[in-house]
Amino acid sequence: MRIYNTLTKNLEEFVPQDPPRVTMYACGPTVYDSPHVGHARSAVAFDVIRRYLEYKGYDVIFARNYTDVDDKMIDRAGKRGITIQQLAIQYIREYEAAMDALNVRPPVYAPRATHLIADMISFIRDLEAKGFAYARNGSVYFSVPKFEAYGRLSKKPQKEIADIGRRDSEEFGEDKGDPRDFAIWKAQKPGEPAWDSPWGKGRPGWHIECSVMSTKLLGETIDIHGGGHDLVFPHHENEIAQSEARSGKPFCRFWIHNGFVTVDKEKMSKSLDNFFTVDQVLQQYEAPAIRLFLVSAQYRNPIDYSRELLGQAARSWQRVRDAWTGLLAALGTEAAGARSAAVERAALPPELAATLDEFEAAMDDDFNTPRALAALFTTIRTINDGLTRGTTKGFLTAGFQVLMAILGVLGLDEAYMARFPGSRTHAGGQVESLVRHFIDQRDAARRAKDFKRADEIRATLKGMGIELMDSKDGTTWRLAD
RNA sequence: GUCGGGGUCGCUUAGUGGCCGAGCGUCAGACUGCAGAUCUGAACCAAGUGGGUUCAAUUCCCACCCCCGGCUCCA
Repeated sequence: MRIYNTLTKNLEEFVPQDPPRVTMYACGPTVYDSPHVGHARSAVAFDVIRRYLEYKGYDVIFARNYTDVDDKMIDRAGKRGITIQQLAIQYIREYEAAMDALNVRPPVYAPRATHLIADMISFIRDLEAKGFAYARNGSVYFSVPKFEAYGRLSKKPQKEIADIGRRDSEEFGEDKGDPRDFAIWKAQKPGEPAWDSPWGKGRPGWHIECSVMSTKLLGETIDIHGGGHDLVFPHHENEIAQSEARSGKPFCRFWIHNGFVTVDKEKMSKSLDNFFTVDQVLQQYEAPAIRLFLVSAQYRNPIDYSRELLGQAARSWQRVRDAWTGLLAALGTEAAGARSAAVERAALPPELAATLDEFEAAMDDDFNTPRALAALFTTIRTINDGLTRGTTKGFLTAGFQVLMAILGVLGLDEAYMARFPGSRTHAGGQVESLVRHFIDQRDAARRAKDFKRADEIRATLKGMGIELMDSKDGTTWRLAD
């Protein structure tokens, strides 16, 4: 399996430092507003990566943080007259609801910055003790000149970093020993929330939280650290500096950054006011369609949000769902057996083994989900072809297992797909028998060539959200979207 | 400016030194009373521009053009 590592700008063979354990950290949101599609993209990207690593047999310890103290939090809470804690709770709930809707599995650890202030303070003291940090007027700064490797991740020339630092100097400039230095602890300003510390009342800088949480929860050297591409500099650069200065060990082995969601080719962001919240999108499209949309581009590439593309994804989702429900109907009671049995690769029919191989090859290639989707659709066509021709149960069982293996990695597991109306081919005894009654009536009409009446029945049921589909083997129905 | 990512059928997206795969859309056939789903086939005859290497380039090299993004708010 090869992964593109931002640190080396190369595809590298992925080998965890302590197999089968994989430690993985992703930078989560600052919880001052509702999650938008950009957040969803990042979350889904790392969810798929995590699922695939687990599919490959790794034991993934995954952490994703919430930034619940920073300038925007303080600003927003102040405007609304609530505390940052109240603000955080509201938006953490929204974020978690959005993640659940998209079937993004909860991380093993979901730390909040403000819950680890004590750890941050001791982390900063370690940096001070080692001479990498210095205090001025109640704030503490990281001394970039002391850390040789600074700029390695973002490949930024030191001069440029210094220029950037100088521009920022109106806030800390007088105190900073070098323009490149950055705050790891900020002295309290009037009205701001603050914690006691050896340097007086204050709050942590943004970058320190991820270093501390990652180190504390996952260890001094982790396997994978991820986040949006916009975090490379300065956030991740600073994380590396702090962490490695303190531990003397590599902070992270593989850096993975996801591309942005764009709207009309421009980055979706709050400042451009061109964003759509996850809730807004969920009102228009079923969540699995959104998931498929989000994996329709490779995670590093930009993906353009448009009605057209969401519409295409919605059609893809229908195709996936119909293949699944069709398979379940054909397998009947044998579906349970197919579900519980492990995939026996050697026993798979060659064409299905080939699609599974192709799926894995695609995912092994830096999580190439578009290529993986091609394998998924090939699998679906193979299954449908079998269904059309009336193949053996053994073939269908194998098809079911391969399909579920692929869908599981993409985050469309059965329990999730079953949440959506179109997936239901039955709805409890009474409804089932009621619909069956109308189908029988219609069949009688059809046999009598009374197609007018047959179509009326179908239209009436459709109006009630029940869709009939005729086939050689009789009429089936489902709840319409 | 600098660092990075791109320009492949109508749209989206893969792979590849020789015939470019998939999804959506379109058209036609099969199955249907019709519709839907499904299968089969097809069309559109797909590679930013200009050079170079090569028997052969979309794929390698060079130049140029254009697009997008980062550059301490940001997934």
